[in-house]
Amino acid sequence: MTIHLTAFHQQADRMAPAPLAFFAPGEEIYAQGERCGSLYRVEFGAVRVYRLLADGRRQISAFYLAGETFGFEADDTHHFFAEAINATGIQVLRKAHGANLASELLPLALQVLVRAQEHMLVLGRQNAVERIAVFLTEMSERQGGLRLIELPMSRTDIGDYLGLTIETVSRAFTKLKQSGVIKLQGLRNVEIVKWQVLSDMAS
Amino acid sequence: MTIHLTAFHQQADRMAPAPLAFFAPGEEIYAQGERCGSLYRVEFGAVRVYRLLADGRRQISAFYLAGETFGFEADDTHHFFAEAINATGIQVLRKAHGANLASELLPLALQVLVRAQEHMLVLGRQNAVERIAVFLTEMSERQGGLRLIELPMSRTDIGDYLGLTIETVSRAFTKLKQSGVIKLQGLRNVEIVKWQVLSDMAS
DNA sequence: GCCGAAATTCGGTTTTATCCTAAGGGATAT
DNA sequence: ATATCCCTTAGGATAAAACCGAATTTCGGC
Repeated sequence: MTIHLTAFHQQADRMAPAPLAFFAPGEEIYAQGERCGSLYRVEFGAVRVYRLLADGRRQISAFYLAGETFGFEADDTHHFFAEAINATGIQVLRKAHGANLASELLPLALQVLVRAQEHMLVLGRQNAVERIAVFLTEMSERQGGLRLIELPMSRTDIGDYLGLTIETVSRAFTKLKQSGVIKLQGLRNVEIVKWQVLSDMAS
Repeated sequence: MTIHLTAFHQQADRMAPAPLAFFAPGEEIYAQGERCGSLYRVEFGAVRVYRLLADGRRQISAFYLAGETFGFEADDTHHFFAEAINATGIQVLRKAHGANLASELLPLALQVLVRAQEHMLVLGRQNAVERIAVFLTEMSERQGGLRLIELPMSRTDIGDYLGLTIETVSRAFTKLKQSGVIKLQGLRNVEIVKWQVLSDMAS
């Protein structure tokens, strides 16, 4: 199968074209220790990239939504696991060795880098409610700044992203709900009622 | 002052050469919000890159030692602060727009990225002693895997890097000392006595 | 070698999030 | 429609780190 890429999402369009790959909920995209030679662009669905400690503690380093690219590594080995959160379509971009390839990859990598560095402040220095506030703000911005946001991931995933337990995540949601900052319509749909308050909480 | 770059540290040697800049202890290299157009390579000394919350809470995203390059940003604005920890010499690499420039920068940026992502696991999921163990292991590896390592930064800096208070850092050091895993010769010199134990603690 | 300021360590208390258990809701399959 | 399972919420006890105050050590300057 050959797909002709024409400034698709204006991202990484010089990479070797590849078929769209489908992943079921929870399905592994790659594992830590595997050799890597590709990047991955989410077409639809959502992905979690994470690392594990020997005893099972998990830290999700990032979620990736439609249009976003992941899979950057410093050497030829994956240092993380990647899984589809729900039914997900992914464009696999095999690495070629073109001259100006890096110049297209660098901006994408730098965006991931800055986001990672900013997330360190959250993990290292913010309390539970602040972390949830940051998370909801982030998700909203990445979904176009809407007041109504959809969370593709479970509370456990959110906890493992924010360095919290599921109970603490749940309690923080409850607090935000009770103070009228957000409303929940089902578990996965959040309405941000008081944007400014939420934004201030995130500092 | 002109310095001729000849594959110096085999890093970023195609960038526009620039004079070596000296910074006093605590001196600011750049600030959040400033425009950026350069990268920085540490020649000697050490640098902390950090972010602040409104109330002063600080998270150091990384330390940079001799030979390492920092200052990567996703756009034309600095999102972090950078300061010299002690007397530091820095090569300022003005950004040029050469064709194969990005291909030399990308590996450096990716190394910073992977390190940042790995640090998230520490901040999100590891306890105080584990964090110190990780930190000492890291510092040792970055100084060539020696048993005797030098810490250029204060306990406060270490705390702000590991998401701990200075008291907790101090107590963790005390525990490692009492269990015979490390020895301290002064505040800034650590001897790793039981490498394997320390390494296991870091998980 | 001594002195003084600053940094670090120490002790005790408080706070916060975790841990553990159990009850409640939602989605899916029957 | 209903039963079942899994995820989520809730409640209370526990533990870990933060907070506060004070003693001690370290290190640069004299």
